[in-house]
Amino acid sequence: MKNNVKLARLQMNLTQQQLAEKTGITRQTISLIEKGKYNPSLKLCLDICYVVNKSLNELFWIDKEDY
Amino acid sequence: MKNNVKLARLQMNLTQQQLAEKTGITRQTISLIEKGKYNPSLKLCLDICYVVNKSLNELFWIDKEDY
DNA sequence: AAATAGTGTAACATATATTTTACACTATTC
DNA sequence: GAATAGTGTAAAATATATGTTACACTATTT
Repeated sequence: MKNNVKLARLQMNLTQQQLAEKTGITRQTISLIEKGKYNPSLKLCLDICYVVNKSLNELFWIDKEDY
Repeated sequence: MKNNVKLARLQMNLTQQQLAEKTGITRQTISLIEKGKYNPSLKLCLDICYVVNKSLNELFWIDKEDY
């Protein structure tokens, strides 16, 4: 479950801890999402999108071929 | 959890049952997603996107204000 | 009026996401 | 070299998504 969360977070100059607080998600969960080890819920995806000012496509889209 | 799955499905002339078969998701789950009663996983969202040829943004984006 | 297609939904079981708590590891700083 | 910040991750508990089975309802068709 590859994504661009880490890149977007760094662009916002946020630590995992800070992103966790702003999203209401656990730091551990964010770490796992960034490492691609999770299949997050749409709600979590949107929560992250809002904080880092990116769209679902920008953060979570995966081309069919790479899926 | 509002979305545009039903619209996209009808545009493809698919019944819930047919979409279920093509995505490998249960018809019941698709029904609940369409009714906005679920918080689907990213994987399910992508599975649906691929079948109806729409992006995550097109099917599942929700503006922060409407969230 | 029975039969069928399409959909909504409820109950229960199961899988899995998410949290909680905790520890390890690598820099960096004092 | 202790202290701290940032991150990865493991185990257990909990919440919730998803599947399974089943039934109800409407509309359409025969």
